[in-house]
Amino acid sequence: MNVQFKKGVLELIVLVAVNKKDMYGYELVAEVSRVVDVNEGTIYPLLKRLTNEHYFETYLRESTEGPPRKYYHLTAAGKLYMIQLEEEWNNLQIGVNSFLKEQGYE
Amino acid sequence: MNVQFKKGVLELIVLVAVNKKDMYGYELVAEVSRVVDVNEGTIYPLLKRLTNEHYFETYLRESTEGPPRKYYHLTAAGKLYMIQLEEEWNNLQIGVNSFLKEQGYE
DNA sequence: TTTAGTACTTGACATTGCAAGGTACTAAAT
DNA sequence: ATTTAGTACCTTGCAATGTCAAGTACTAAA
Repeated sequence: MNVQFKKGVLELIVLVAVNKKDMYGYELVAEVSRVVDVNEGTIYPLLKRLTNEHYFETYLRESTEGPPRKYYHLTAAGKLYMIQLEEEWNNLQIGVNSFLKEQGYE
Repeated sequence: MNVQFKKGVLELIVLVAVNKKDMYGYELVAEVSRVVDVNEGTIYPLLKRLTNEHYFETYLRESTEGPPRKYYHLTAAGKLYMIQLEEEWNNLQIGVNSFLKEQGYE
């Protein structure tokens, strides 16, 4: 998939996933990969950025299968931002699709 | 609009616009702005890049209203690329929208 | 002759995805 | 006991690309 397409929806997907339930980074890589191909080097910095912007709060939980997991929890501000991104995503689709139709693409 | 969303569809929109009819840069800025807010500093380098990749061919035409205009014409390779991007855009929408629905966003 | 609109170009900067490498923990295989 | 594999996190350096700002130059109207 085109790199650029991916960029636009990455934040939205991560926010929506964490909104459903608290998740840790490694788990998110797998979850997000179901929609867009993505790797750790992308997800961890993104999580850090969204945390710095107070859209996530984090806490540690030990695991029996490896090192402790850092869980991400969506804050109230994060929820607002998520809703805003959803709206923008919908508007983008409407805008682009009507432009494509208008230009008579086959 | 989220900066990132814009990036993903910019190429597609430009290709589709030029596919309909040959256009010059300044004209494209206005045309593309109908869908996503964009400025000259974005469009001209993008046109140059797509031309370097042989998706566009260019020619000059004088204008009575200012300096000569550089027109962009979609090549066969450009048309193939455009069709490919359209497909990826459609797949992205399907993937993201089904993920959102699955996560039960309101 | 100055201003505004048209038209193109480019350099410096910021953002951000990714590859690659590193650390460290657990459990199973050798 | 040691190695290997899977889990889990983080960071550095690089590349791609959108934006801001500034510059050039042409035409036409004030």
